[in-house]
Amino acid sequence: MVTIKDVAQLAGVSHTTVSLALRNSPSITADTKAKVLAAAKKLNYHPNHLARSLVSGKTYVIGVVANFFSSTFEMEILKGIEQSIRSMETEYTINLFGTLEKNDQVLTDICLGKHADGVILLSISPSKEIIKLYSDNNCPMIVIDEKAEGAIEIVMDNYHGAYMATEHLINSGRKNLALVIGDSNREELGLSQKERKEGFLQAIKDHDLSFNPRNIFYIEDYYFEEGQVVFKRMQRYGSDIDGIFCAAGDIVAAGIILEAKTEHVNIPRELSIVGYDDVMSSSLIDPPLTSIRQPLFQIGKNAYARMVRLLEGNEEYKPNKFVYEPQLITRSSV
Amino acid sequence: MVTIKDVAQLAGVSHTTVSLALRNSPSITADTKAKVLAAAKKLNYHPNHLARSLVSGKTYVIGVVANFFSSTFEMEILKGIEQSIRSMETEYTINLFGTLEKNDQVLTDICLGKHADGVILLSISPSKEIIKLYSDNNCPMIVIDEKAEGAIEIVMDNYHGAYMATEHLINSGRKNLALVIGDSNREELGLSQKERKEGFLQAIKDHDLSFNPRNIFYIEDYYFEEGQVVFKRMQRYGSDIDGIFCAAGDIVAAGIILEAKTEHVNIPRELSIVGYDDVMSSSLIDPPLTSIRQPLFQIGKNAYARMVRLLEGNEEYKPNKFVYEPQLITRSSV
DNA sequence: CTGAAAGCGCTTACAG
DNA sequence: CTGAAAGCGCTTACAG
Repeated sequence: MVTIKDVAQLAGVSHTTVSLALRNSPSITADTKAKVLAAAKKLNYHPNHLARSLVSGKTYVIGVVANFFSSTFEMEILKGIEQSIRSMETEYTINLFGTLEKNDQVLTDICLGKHADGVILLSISPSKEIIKLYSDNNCPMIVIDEKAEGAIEIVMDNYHGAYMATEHLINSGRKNLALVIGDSNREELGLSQKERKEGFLQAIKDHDLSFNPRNIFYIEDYYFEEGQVVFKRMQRYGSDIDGIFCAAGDIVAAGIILEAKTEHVNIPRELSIVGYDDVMSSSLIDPPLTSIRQPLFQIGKNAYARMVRLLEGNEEYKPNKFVYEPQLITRSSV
Repeated sequence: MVTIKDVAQLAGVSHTTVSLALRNSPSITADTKAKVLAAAKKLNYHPNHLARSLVSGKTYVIGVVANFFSSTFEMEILKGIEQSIRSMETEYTINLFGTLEKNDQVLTDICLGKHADGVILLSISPSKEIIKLYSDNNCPMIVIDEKAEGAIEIVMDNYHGAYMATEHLINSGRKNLALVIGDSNREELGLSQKERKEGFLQAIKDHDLSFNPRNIFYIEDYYFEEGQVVFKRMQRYGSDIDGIFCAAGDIVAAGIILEAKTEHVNIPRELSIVGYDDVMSSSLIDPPLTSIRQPLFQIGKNAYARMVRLLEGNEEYKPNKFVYEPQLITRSSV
């Protein structure tokens, strides 16, 4: 392993000078710099970032933390983040942390263990203590899709999205709606699922329709296959469903559609469905799925760019909240 | 920031003892250990991983490096990796490195700069020098979907997959085939695209068909929209195409199909198409897309598990090559 | 303009 | 069984 000392020796200067020269300090002669650079190149020297980080206190890594990264939601945001990285040419690196439900524990370790300079949370709600911890340690925290008072919150208006979706179903003449919703394995619904449920119920109420609570169906992991299972459950236990709002997203909705087709239920004649997320597949499904578009890519992109500004000191870190508006994309499934 | 010294002070021992106690050294009394642990907990002590890594020489991070992470290919593998992480409960962390074409530079820095203990490359072909560098530094390297003599290579038999796809088109009566292939922005085709091209051409040859080189269409970024563009180009410049092998993958194939539908070209009556990858959307497209399935998820999962074994010393690192076989999934697009 | 010294927070022989 | 010392590779005041 070639260190700064080896470079110093070859260049005939002290290791202090090497360090200064490499960081392009103004107090070093152009001459000496050249010598040092030549020596570094010759030895193929690369600074040990662990040592550098230890003393500087900056790791140059941005932590992206989520319960898991397997769903389209996280992947879309990740793509946005990547796009940002490409266009910014920064020296930050992205570190993925899956919390496996142990949110606070993982978050504490990231901050106190110096794993990252800042974090972007995806659909994770940090506790008050964690938010304080990050704030005390000057570690910026951007929270996407969850509430986090005291941090930077980036949320989508899920209530409104769900309201639009439901109203669209109602306006097309549907009267017996069903709700498909996720997070059945959590203690309580995540923020976005909760808001979608509220928006759904409110729209029904506002239109003077009745709603049978039996028509709520839960899924856990947002898998395609869960949609297929849900459709079967609907046929068995649901009551006269003629419209579905799949708050659990388009992938699950796709599963429902496929199973409906298998069972020869015509969409949208006998059954209408609206999804959520408007992922790429949504327009390819047959019939093309009406959905609520969320600017996930854009959100990821902006979150990363903002984090970099925060870390570079180009923006002051102060808690605030930004709400993105969703958009109804009508296709043929209603 | 609370350090080992603070814990030592509170526990009334030396910081050496704290370090030993925390790492559960057998030479420390249960009594002292308890005292130390209590103090650490009280102070909410978390070891600084930078310091720890600096002296131990282990970073506990696994680098995943790719040109970019935006395509389904990388995402599928990433999902597999994540699945592995969940089931293994290790303390390794995943660091994403996008090389933006500067492969060797990034790879050198990861190794020499101590950014990771081992790397998994996705569709990146490291130079001989890089392979030697990693080997000299005892930094395991697993290369997926590219050749890398001297490292661990995990590849899919793309030649065979392409051959099967093409033969399937031919057997269904298609005579004027087109090839859609990626990487037009690279100096030369990536390994998998190259092999697919060869398999395609060989199948045509073996079946005594002629092939018009005008019927090769290039794309760059594996985007859906490129598929739409390609179809337009085909209509303008292609000659009598009745079958397409889309070596560029299912997402691009989906774009082609959508555009064909827009232009009222019936699939598969007037035009057949076979994709590659068999991503989830493939079965949802209308018509469902015949494709070549690659076990990407499994590959990612195994690669990670193997990397951990390598790093834990449970498997000896020696260059070898593993080939996964693809599988033809027939649906209705042919 | 350059170098000797101290220090970042930890681990690991080595004494005792 | 525990502690003083040296050291990991770097940066950053501080002298000169």
